[in-house]
Amino acid sequence: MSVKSISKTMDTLDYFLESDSSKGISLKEICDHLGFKKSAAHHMLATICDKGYLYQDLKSKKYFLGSKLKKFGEVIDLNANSFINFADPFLKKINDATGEAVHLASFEGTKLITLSMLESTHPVRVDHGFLNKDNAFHATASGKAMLAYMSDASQKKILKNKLEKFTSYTITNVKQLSEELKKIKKNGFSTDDEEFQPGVFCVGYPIFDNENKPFASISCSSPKFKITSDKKYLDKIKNSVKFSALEIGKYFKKTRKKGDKHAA
Amino acid sequence: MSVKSISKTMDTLDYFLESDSSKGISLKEICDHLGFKKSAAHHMLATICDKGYLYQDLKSKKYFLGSKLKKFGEVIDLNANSFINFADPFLKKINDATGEAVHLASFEGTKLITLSMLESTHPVRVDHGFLNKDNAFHATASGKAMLAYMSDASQKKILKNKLEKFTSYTITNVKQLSEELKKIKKNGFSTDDEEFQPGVFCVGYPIFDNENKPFASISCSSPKFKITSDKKYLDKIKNSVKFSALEIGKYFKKTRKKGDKHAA
DNA sequence: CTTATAAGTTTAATAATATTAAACTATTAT
DNA sequence: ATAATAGTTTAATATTATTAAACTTATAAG
Repeated sequence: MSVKSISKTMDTLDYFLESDSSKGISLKEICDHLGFKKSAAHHMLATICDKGYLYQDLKSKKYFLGSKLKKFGEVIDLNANSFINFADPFLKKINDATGEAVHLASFEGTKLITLSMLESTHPVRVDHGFLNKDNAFHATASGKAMLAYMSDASQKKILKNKLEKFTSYTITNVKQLSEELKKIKKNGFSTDDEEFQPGVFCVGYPIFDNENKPFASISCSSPKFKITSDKKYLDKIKNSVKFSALEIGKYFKKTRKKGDKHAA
Repeated sequence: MSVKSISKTMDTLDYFLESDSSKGISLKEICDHLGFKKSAAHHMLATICDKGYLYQDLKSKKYFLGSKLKKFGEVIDLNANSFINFADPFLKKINDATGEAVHLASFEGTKLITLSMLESTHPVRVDHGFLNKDNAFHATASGKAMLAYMSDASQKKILKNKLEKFTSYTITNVKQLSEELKKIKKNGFSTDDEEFQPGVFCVGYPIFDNENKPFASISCSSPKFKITSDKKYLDKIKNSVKFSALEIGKYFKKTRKKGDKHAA
């Protein structure tokens, strides 16, 4: 079950992220965009402001992001930024070698998230932006690379809902996916053959933490036609991604002691 | 009116900020600290997780801050960080000269907030930490310095609630406060003579933006006995704070065009 | 290995709350 | 000066969150 007023609150905060909120957002704009009644929205916003997560300008009446939210960024930086900073040069290496889009992914609960990304430098580009969603593990190279090496219990939790069909190639059958995951463990890498976006082929490698659990993954996305028209292109990408994945994995050997908890 | 489930949600997120949440926080701990029933808290947390603001570790079941919250920090940085960065060396100047605690304050709606602070370097220290609260304008040097130069309409909104009595010296009478604000405008600076914390005397100067509106203020806090025992000590502090306030005010002349909106 | 204890999850009835529409106020534009 | 728009407040009602209890899972003790 889900608490509706909390859900609406967070949709509202999300709207401040997505749109340019630097000049403030009016009550009316929030209502128009999110389909709220102005009276209910007003009660909601008053509560959010009371807690310091937003504030309302005294003169214009427009709403702004409260500086309290900045503090979260500072705390989360302490936990995860060092990993991302460590990984970034290795993502750049793949991007330099292939020119294709590169993603560093991880997961939070059952959600697949993008930690960092580099866009393709080619004129024909491919991109899925920053992800933060449930139900994408089964359809992405990043997701499958991690999923394959997880415990059965974790796999089950992530796959408990119906597998969403993003394209005609998306694997939506649990049994079939299970076979695919076995293949991934055998090969050491995953692929996404137009399973998330039409025309996009991705290669993913897992990154293991100090406990040998899949903590993150990197993927490289390229237009499908390049893979089919040039047999050596796939190998080039695979080698590049594999190298960086192994190098990034050394982060845990270097900086973390066994038993340390790390948060994405 | 205030929406209770939103309020509880934000108290929960606040708890993740205040405590060390890097190793996760359990449902029980949240309930114990905030007085929630576990079932209600579970519904609430499920909703927050669904929106990506927190996530629950699949194995330990503990809750962690979601990386989405980091994005807010990035957006807010764009808006306000340059001002704080500009101001910081001038705060340091006061701190070097006096050794006392220095605060850079601003406001968001009717809330007095601390943007930046430096602690006292003396063995006998005085500190009020980071503020983010309603109903402190009338009792602090920072607050009064800004309040004095605001429009009547803004003053009225900020002072609409009963003035909280923090110490026996706190001005809780609107008429008396009004006289005090007139004095501040005449003198150009504000004082807080044990009105917020017993034994603490503060001096505050306003910082004006490109529209000559009070946008921020700096204050310097020292133990009261130093002020009373050494007549020249107050002048020393006043001069130091005044100089920095004027210098920080130049930020708006340099980097902002008239009419530009700035957010704290 | 079995039992006990504690933590987390789910459920369905009820108590409490958020929502609604309408009235009201303030602000801006004509 | 008037109209129009945006924001705020109110009080009745319909919806929702809360509760306690049952259930599940995980951990600890015997």
